[in-house]
Amino acid sequence: MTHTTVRARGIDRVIEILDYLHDRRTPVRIGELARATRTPRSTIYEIVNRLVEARWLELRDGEGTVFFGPAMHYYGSNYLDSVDLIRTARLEVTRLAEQVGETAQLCSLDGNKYIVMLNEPGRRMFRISSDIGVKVPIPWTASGRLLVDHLKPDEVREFVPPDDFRLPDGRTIPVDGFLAEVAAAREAGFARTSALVDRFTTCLAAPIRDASGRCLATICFVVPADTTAELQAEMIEVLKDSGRRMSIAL
Amino acid sequence: MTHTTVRARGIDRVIEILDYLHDRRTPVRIGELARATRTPRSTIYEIVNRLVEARWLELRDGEGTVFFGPAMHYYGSNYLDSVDLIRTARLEVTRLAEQVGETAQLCSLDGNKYIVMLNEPGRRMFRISSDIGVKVPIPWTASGRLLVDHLKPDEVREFVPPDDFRLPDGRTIPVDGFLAEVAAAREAGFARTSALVDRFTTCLAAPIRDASGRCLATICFVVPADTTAELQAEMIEVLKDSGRRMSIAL
DNA sequence: AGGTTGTGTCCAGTATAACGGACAAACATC
DNA sequence: GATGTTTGTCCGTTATACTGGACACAACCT
Repeated sequence: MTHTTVRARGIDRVIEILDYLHDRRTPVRIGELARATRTPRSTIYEIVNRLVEARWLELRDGEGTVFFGPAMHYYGSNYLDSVDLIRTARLEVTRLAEQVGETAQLCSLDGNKYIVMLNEPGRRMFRISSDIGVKVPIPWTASGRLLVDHLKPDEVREFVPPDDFRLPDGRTIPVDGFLAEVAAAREAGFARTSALVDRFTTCLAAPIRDASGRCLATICFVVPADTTAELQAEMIEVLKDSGRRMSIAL
Repeated sequence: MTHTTVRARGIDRVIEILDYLHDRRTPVRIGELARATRTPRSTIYEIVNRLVEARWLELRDGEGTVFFGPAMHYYGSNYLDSVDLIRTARLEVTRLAEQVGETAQLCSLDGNKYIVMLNEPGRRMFRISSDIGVKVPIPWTASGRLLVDHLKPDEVREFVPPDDFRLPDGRTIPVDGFLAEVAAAREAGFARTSALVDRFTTCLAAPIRDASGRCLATICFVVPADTTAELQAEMIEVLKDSGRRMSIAL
């Protein structure tokens, strides 16, 4: 008789576990981890204990739940320090948030999703900021319009999952409209979106391009939707300038 | 016949691999990884490919070497966001580096070693800063004197490995002298060390304590050794104040 | 040219990691 | 206080992840 359950590799379990924690973004009970990843309880305890020992995970809330441990922070810092673009972008993003007083970010693609790599909150009382490493549909973002501007229209249609054109509130972005915005953003050297994922925010983004002109990442500001046109125009110039300098620096 | 080689678990291999990359702090060739972790080449390729797929690792330098990938950064950010003390310390460290213009850090223990958790460079032309997550002997640091001040002298002797009292340049810190400095730091509410790991820098540190008075972490400044006594005194007050506020905030 | 060293892939065998199921103890819920 | 749920640990079994060795190819050196 063949078993319906597959005997999974430890590595795959670990990857699944950390991925699930990243999704939940909050400490999780071990039992729940087992259920969510469909791991036998005996196995989960074995693995989690090993990961806690290595400080990849940490027991929380009086030992009831687990979440990421300090080792992840150390490894993550090593990653940030090892990528030239990110190292310089870190200084830029800090400088922009500082000078302009609004939330500044470095954004990029992870597969066919948009992702925030760096986020530096501005000086506002009620800060607007995003979670790092959370995948978001490309059409929901200003940066997304720049990040696919090396693709031909048909390639974009193929690249972006159809469901991703549906916004959180149920509205759907027409694909043709999106393609037009991509072309316009490429032409203008920046992108702007307003009230897309929520009703209150506007995103302004400028590209960072490699030698071949491909958009590797974007720098952007996240500002309240009621920001005056003049201020937005100034910010766009600041972003374009910063993006251009980082593009030259390769 | 019993084999001398042990068949290792995938998980343990992965932990070893990332730990090695963290030690080297630079992209590493796969062959070297295999040698350093004593992993069979067929196994290393299998594992590394899986980790690259999960974006835990990334191929670098035209595919010749591997290093940490973006997933580590995402997980690390989740960790930072999940720890109250670190979240508030991040704002403090940024504020201090900003206001005073010198490199500010949050430091803590990892087992019986000192470790830098957060590092925010100051405004100097030649920046003094440390690598995050690198283990350093406790006696080499100002913060170390505060981080063990809940231990009795005998406990400190037992806790700190004897070799750790030897400095990089060969000098040895007398254990009795160290114990006296620990007591003095506890009394004074701050610690200062000068020209310990190198000849040019002075470290100033203040404790962050939990409700029971135990030092959980320290905030500190790293400054040139020739900084005037007056300036140092001012900085110490700033640090003590900041540490006190974070202690109250639990 | 030949020799040495490193890289990446493939395959068959077996040591063992992952599994299922059972257990007591700790918590909830009614 | 009776009943259900969750937690953490233990153990014998077996599917397979890890292994060693072989292979072709590239990049070096003498």
